[in-house]
Amino acid sequence: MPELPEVETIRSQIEKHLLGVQITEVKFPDRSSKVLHGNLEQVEGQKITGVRRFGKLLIIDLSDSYSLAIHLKMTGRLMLFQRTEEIGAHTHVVFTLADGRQLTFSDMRRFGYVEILPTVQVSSLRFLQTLGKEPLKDLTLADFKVLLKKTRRPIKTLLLDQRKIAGIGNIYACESLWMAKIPPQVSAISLSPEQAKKLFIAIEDVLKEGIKRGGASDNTYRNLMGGKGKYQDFFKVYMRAGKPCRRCGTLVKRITLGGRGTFFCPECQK
DNA sequence: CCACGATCCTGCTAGC
DNA sequence: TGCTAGCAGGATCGTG
Repeated sequence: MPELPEVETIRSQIEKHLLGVQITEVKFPDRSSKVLHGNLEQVEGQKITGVRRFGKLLIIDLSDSYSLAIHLKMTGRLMLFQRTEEIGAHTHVVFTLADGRQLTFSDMRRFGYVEILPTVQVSSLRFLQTLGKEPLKDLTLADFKVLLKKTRRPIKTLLLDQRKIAGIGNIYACESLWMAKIPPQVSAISLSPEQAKKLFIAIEDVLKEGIKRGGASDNTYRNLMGGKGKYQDFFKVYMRAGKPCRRCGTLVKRITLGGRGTFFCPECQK
């Protein structure tokens, strides 16, 4: 599932490979798809002038004061092909570029979306209106401590709440809690100042490492060039239920927390 | 404010 | 072997 490091990987690849490129044609095989929002035909003739990321949301800015807002959710993929590709079963949008390359958006589960809107309206998107501050950007340790103090919810549930903190998903929540040796189910308010600091640093370290490895491709994630990330090779607990903890050897447990699969070491994290 | 459940969707898997 | 029911999950929305 694409989280901050995965979306950032795609963002930087778009910046490297697609700035200044003109979109000559757009096709959407399934016009009625709920994946599409706005009149996407408007992209035709426009150039890609910039690419931004807010949490897990990608914004591609275009030359005619329009922008594309793209959320990959669970199984969304944004991929660039060197030449015309056969349209896959789950491809919802195909952008043909002036140099013959193709940029495609596909999403098996159709949870993701592609929306076109005037650039000035980007900041009014509901997702951005309610999005919390972002680690590695504007979220400070002091901010983080304030968030923890305000709720009795399980710490892991708080980490996943995009309205509180931007960009963390299931993988990086589980991994950072393991790194900081904090049980996922303890209430946020119960963390000591030392634990808060450890967790804040762990979140930053885990996200940085994820970006460095090009994200995690435990199952469906692919980067802009169709390649896999490498961070799954470094998972300490995520998707490792029944396997030994890499720190103490105790078997990793899987529980459900807030309806989400949650992995942790019952020995290290208590 | 928060918890919980439903919603969207389809590939995969466990179970028969 | 082959079928099917149930599960997973990011974000939103409704209900309590």
